[in-house]
Amino acid sequence: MNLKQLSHMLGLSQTTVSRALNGYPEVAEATRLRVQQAAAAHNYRPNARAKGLATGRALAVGHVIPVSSQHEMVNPVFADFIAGASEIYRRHGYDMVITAVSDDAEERAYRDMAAKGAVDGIIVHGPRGADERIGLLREIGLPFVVHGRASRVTADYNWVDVDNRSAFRRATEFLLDLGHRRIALINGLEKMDFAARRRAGYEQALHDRGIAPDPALGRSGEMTEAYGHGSARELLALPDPPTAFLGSSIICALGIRRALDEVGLRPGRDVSVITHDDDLSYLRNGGDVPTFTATRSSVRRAGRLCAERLIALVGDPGQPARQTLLETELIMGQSTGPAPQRP
Amino acid sequence: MNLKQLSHMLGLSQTTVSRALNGYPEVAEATRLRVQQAAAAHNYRPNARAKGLATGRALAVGHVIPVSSQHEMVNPVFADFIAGASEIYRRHGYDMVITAVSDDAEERAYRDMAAKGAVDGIIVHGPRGADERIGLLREIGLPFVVHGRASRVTADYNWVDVDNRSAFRRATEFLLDLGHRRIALINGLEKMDFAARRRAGYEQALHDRGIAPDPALGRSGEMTEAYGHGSARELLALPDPPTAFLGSSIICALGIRRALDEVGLRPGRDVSVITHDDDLSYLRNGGDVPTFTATRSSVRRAGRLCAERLIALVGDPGQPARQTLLETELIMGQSTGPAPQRP
DNA sequence: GTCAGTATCCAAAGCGCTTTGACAGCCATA
DNA sequence: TATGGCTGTCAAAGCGCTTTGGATACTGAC
Repeated sequence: MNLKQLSHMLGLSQTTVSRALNGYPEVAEATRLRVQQAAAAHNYRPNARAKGLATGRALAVGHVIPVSSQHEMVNPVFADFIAGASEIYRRHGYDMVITAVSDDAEERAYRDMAAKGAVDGIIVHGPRGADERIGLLREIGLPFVVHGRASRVTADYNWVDVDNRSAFRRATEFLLDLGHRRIALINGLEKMDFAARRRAGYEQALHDRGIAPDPALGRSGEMTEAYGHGSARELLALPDPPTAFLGSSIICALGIRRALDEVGLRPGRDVSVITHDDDLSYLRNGGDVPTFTATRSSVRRAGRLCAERLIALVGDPGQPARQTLLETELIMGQSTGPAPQRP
Repeated sequence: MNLKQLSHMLGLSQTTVSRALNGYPEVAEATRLRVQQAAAAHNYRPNARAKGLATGRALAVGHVIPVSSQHEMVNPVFADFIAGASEIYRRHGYDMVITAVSDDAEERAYRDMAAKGAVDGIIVHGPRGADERIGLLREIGLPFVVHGRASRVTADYNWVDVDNRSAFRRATEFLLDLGHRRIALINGLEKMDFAARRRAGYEQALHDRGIAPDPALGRSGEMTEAYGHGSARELLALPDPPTAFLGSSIICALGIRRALDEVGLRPGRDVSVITHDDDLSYLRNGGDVPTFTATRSSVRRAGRLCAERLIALVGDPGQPARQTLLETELIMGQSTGPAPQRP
């Protein structure tokens, strides 16, 4: 069923039917009703491509999700982020087109998307500190919102980010208050902006207490369970091992926990663990007393916010850039406790 | 840069330029070369909407991912599945459009996708035993491939599935061979086909040894870490607790492990655990000796296979349905051992 | 009875592409 | 020399929609 058939069947012109359905005023209420009923009865839905061609809008937004070329890894937070974003898109009648692309072929993916005209805007995932994509997208002229931000890019652009720095500063301070002095940081890849900021927060808290960060206590890598496990094992084998761990994701933290179990240390009593928690639906750090003490911020909510911002931007590309900084909650769980007394 | 401008600039007709770029034979090689160079130089890429309108093809495939209405949960295997599928789509020039939709609004989502003409085919995720979507999509007439299958639907359709039944039968037999008699099954939601098949495999293995499955040892739910943890805790509190656990995902298994730790049981010595392992990039059950004994099958590979099948189907919708059954590997890890002697 | 104003509706152009059908040249064949 | 078959090219139609610029009929005021 297309416009032509529908309008023919109604004995009206395509113009009138189109206007009736799109809510234009110059059509009689009685006619509009008749048209709407017929459209519903025949499950008429305008062809997206034709509509797009005519309006110059794709009614779709693009997500380019980077797949790390080394480990073929997809960041697991995407599932939740996308679920949040999708909610908003649906509400506004937008489609979401996703390309997973090896991180060495990203530029091409963006240029293609823009040139093909398949999308009206783009969400940028996983920004690096000095991310070239921001310059690229401004050059292309496609509206975009960054999930996270690129601290070393000075341009003014739209982003939605968690306050990673302050989250990790607070978490570190909390551990310091508990008496910990050797605090390990099992961080994400520090070329990623969020990870760099977390490190900065961690180091600042230490400095503020006059403690020099020990490079031997820092790790940076892709946040898998195995990475958390391996890093923790190495750190625990140090001559002067840490008494507390700061982890960058729940998945990491699960690995850390496994390492602790293996060597017979109990989290919260022998060793403390704090992790960042994206509030993933399948890895809820829940219960009355959560397993992990954590800095929490829902990535699904971030997905919703990014989507809302992007849709507003597509509707009015001229508006000034807006930045949204999400605060994290410090959730008290069972994995932290006073630093054990040294013998 | 569009076709008109490009052809004008080259002093050729749009017809010729279009044919040159699309590899039609009726154009001189010299001309083709000239056109290709100009197109590359100006980063020309045909407008997807216009191309779609003209050809009647969207050059896109749809994924409708169900978000459980109860827990707002997105199955974490999607990230990897989609990464696999995306690889294939890119290679064939297809886009991937994703809608996350609450599982009570699915039908509408499919109808919309079809009527809008936004996609040439669809991947169906998470089939239930008697899934109405298969009938719906056949009625709509859109090519589709099911990831998994619906055992209680008799129609002939394309699917790619893991042999869940045989995987769980083997796993159960393996535990029986180790002397375990009380084996718990911490399964996915059993209205889902994959989970029903796993239970069937489990029960068959027990029956074959003359053991009646104890209903008290079965759990069915959404596969979160908390679910694995909670179920294991309950089961361990039974008067006659299980000596082995069969889990339906690595995430579940992590929860089971946590429960074991809490009550001071060591996996592989005091209690055995086998889990299904989708080989998720961020939860690799790796190492020389994997943590978990597991039935493994890469969901990323399944993504690739589904995508390939769908693209073939879109190219020739008439072809007979094909079914692909993926065998799992039984991976020996550290989480299994002989059943402990009862006192 | 006229006429401006308003309320409804419509024909046709245009979005950027593919594809049909036609048309020049040109060469080889009869 | 006339004919037929290729080659390489093009103009124009059409995909399904929106939107511009009328057209028509009906008001009410004069």
